[in-house]
Amino acid sequence: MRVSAKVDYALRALVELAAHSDGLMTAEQLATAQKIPPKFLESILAQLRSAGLVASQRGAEGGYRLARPAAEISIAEVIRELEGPIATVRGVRPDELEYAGPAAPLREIWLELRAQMRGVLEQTTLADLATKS
Amino acid sequence: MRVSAKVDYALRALVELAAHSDGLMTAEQLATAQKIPPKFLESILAQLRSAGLVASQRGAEGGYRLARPAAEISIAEVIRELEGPIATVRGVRPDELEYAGPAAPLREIWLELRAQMRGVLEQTTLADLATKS
DNA sequence: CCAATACCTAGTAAATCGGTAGGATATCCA
DNA sequence: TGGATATCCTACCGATTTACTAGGTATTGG
Repeated sequence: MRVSAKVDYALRALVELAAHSDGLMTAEQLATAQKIPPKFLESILAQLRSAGLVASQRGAEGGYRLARPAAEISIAEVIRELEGPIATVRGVRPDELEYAGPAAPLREIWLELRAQMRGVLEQTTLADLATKS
Repeated sequence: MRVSAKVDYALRALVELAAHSDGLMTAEQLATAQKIPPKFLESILAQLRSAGLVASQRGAEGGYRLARPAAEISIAEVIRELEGPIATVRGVRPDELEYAGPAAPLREIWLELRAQMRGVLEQTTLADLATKS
């Protein structure tokens, strides 16, 4: 039930990019703006790039920008790219769970939990976050 | 965003106890009924006991039972006793988060996520689970 | 050409996860 | 009173994950 540092850092960097949607930002700018360990952020940006969420420009005057409009990137998508499924029990997805005897209704609870989490994470986009501030 | 094996096993054992509310059940009975590694379950039951969720009887004819009515034990309470807060970001509780600049609205998202999770986990009790099956 | 920047490979200390082993202690029943 | 049956307690353990760090290579703009 914890959001990892990786996901938190990724979202902070992405929102920063969304708010700065005109030009590019360097990894170092993002790191200092959000107080994220620079080398760690670099590795996160690499994952976001290979996931197609961020585009990069190399060399001097280089940097990062969102690969798609901020309104089309949800928090849920970011989490899925970095960590897989939104909600799992012992690493297995709720719909794949099997319980014996009286524990059977537990499955429905995890399904409902996931649905509620999705309600929040799927609906909110980077644009929502960037304009709210 | 994962429910640990510990929490899953604990809930399964507790629901089993709730469904079997007349007498005692031994750790081994619970383990075989729910296919939980016996020694691991033993250590989980110890934590549930010190949390006051389960009561135990030692010796022959011993075993475990719920320490309180099943209707008064929520899933949220079980999780909190075993793992602490329902939802954290980098290990810190959502209300204690501080974000810089455009990332500020992220805090509200985590608060909302926690609220939705609580909606599910706080409302459902062991009795709800035990009678639903 | 050079400075700035992204990219890539590798490694690493610490914590957490998911257990296991083995014995000490209490209780019931015959 | 003596097993047998349980819980209880201490300790340990390998594998994985988490949160980083180091150091070099490739690319680009000026």
